[in-house]
Amino acid sequence: MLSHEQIWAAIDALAKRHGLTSSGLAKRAGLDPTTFNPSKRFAGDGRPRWPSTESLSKILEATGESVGRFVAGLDPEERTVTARPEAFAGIPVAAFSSEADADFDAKGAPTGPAWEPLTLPPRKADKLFALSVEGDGLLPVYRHGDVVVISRKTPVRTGDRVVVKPKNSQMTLLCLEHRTAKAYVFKALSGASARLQLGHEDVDWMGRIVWASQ
Amino acid sequence: MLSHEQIWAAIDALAKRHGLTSSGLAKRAGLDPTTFNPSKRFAGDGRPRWPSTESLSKILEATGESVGRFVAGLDPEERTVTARPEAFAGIPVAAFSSEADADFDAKGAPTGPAWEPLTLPPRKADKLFALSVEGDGLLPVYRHGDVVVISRKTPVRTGDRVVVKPKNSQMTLLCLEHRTAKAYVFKALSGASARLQLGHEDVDWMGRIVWASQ
DNA sequence: CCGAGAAAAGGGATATATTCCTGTCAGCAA
DNA sequence: TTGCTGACAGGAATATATCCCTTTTCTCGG
Repeated sequence: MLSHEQIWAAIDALAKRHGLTSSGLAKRAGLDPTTFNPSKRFAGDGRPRWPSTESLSKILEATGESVGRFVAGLDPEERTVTARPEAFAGIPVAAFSSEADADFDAKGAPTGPAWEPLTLPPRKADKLFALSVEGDGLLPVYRHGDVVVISRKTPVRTGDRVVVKPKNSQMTLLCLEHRTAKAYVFKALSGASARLQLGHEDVDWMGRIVWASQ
Repeated sequence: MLSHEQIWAAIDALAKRHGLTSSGLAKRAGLDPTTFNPSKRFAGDGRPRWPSTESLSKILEATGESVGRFVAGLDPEERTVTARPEAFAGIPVAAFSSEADADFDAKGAPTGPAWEPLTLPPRKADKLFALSVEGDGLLPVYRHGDVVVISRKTPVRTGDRVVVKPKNSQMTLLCLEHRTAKAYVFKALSGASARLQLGHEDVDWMGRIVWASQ
């Protein structure tokens, strides 16, 4: 289901995520700045007007966003999750829709035409290590006993959970909020509002948390 | 990113899932049967033609499909898993606590007595599958794009994060707060205070989230 | 083989999203 | 103030997706 209201809200949300207005978004995509004007969302007689698929394609291209991310903003209630039953070795996978639950047979095994094999990208040799969390200091994200797997080769991007080793103190688990030319800004996993700022030269090393047992 | 080829493939796939041809799909949606004709997918001069979002809305409405299901097959590249959990067996693991710091050598490799090989519980006979989280409804625990691996054989205990399939609604990701003789009590991953209570007989099945990409 | 029905090609007409234009208004800086 | 910029409204022109119609092709029963 895709409503007129939803699609315009998704466009606004996309623009906002990239610090743009709807007209700025249109311009960046090579469209006329008035394409997404509020005044163009309903015809004179009140009938809804729909953006073209080609325009959608262009704004996704211009912002580098995926379709999945775009539609994720459509219906927060729907909370779409895509199910991909995979075994650890690379297995059948299927998408899951909100109205037709992914098919499982009587034994609970994935079944039906929706499933297809999942292919995982080849994994380069990486120096992985793991830390087991002790105590409840990282709730609600990590519980006592959780194991987090850390890669020091994977590039760290904004929003990633990381292990940071500052030069003068011990390892901590944080979330990278953003980075500036000279410093990193971290926030606590707990969601507390406090921020930690560290200059690039004050960070001994940093690794990205790629998996976590639950 | 949304390509011309992808969107037409998604329409064909949608029709096929419902046992229809592209013209049958158009008719069912109240559109002209020729709307999705292969001959209408490119203009006479070879330029691509895009279906309108209004038509997309109508075929989703007619088939009862969600946007998420529709776009699920579009972009397999989108959700890339960085590692396979099975690859984690044997990597060095150390306790992460406030008191002790684990040692690394000059090259950044784990060293010292604090580390030992990670052992994973055997899962040979287990039915594992995964869900790819879309949207920000599960923050701060899971981000958009995170992949959670679910086991339906691992015993579920209080405090575990689980996938619940109620008899009359769709799968949801929750945290099991506690269980009584007749019911389960869940709380949302988001940390909201609301609780969801489900009788044992109202739960179709439940699986435990054992790993999650981050 | 023949006919019925559906799918699909092809072309003209229509509907509508976008573009292009002008103008208003708000915010901001000199 | 003045000038500049961007957001936005509104209208006309253009571009294009859909609709409507006809014809052809294909499949399936008889």
